[in-house]
Amino acid sequence: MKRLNQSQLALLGLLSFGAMSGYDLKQLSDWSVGYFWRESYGQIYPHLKRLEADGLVARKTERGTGRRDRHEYRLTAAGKQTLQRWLAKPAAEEIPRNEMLLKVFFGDLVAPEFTVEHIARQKAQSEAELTAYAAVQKRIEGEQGSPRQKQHWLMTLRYGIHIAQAQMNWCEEMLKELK
Amino acid sequence: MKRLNQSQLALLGLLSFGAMSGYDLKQLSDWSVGYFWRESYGQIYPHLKRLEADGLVARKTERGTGRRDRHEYRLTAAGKQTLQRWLAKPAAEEIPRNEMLLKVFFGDLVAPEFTVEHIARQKAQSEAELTAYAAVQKRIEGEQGSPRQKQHWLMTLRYGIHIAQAQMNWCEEMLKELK
DNA sequence: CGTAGCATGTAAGTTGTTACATGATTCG
DNA sequence: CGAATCATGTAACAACTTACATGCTACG
Repeated sequence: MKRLNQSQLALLGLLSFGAMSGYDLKQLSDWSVGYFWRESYGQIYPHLKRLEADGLVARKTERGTGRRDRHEYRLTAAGKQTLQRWLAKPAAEEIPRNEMLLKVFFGDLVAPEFTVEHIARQKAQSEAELTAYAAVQKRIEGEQGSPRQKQHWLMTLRYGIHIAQAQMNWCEEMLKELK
Repeated sequence: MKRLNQSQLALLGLLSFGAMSGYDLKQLSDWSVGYFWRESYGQIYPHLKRLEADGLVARKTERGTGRRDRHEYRLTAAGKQTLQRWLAKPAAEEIPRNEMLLKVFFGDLVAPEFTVEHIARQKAQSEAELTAYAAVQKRIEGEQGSPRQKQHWLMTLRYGIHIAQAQMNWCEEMLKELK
């Protein structure tokens, strides 16, 4: 039984909200943690198999009514324990790669308009994110779940908002400087 | 001749500052773009070989005075063109994974102290980054290079500062809320 | 009748990290 | 004399993306 990776632990976390299929996990993760954590089907399905083999999740197959069979997974006691142990450990520091910044960094090799474009595009993206976050907030409030659970969801959302706003401020500053 | 990846283009970019060895590239990238772009030797050396085979960089070997041979690479005209074409293209949107946020997101499954710890650790990290950025700024000012080049370097540095400050603000807000 | 949604999965390819291997010189 | 710095490289592994394959149902 090899050590689990972050992806697998993230799936355990999502399953803590209730039994779900691989498909459901993708849908849920896309809107709930999609702005700081992405999973693809190419990862989800193999991971679920692996987690089941390790006894961390249990599968229940529903014969499809005409359509394809649906495999619903729920967290086992062992799975929950593994998850909680992971949650208690400090997160590793990671340096995300930023292609846009790299292009600004080397921007003196091309005409200034290109740098302006990169920054303007970033600004539009951050703006779009802020709009999306407002929608997510409404969705969270509508969702069922304990107040404490919602509080944690909203905390991560606030993080996204802080970052997006900082990006916008930076973009505006830089665009002014470049003019 | 397959398409180059971002890592290889980043190396071309760094070589635009002058001829360098693989070792030099690592040192330079660590302090200059290290806060948003990392390269490891395991990537650098194979990439340089590949770039040379493609005629984008040229190698000059200096017989080592006792020590190991040193391979210095410089950007060719073709390499510079490739780099400039890449700089003109818009950057792809990327969603960096954030383990710390994931742990806050699922934080209702463990005691509140753990969430506090994650956030406190983040705060300390962002603080440390801000200190490091001040040192980088001094280093940039001391470095030789055109004013325009320095301007671009400082722009990316400002980005780092904006983000680190936003992170600190978020941490402080959240710590207050959790008390 | 075409498209979107439900639903699961695999294979190939890409990209990246880490540990290992080697070895001289310089500084404290 | 040991550690740090200069210096290059490979091998094993880990992780992730994308395209492909399949096929039903509901809706417009």
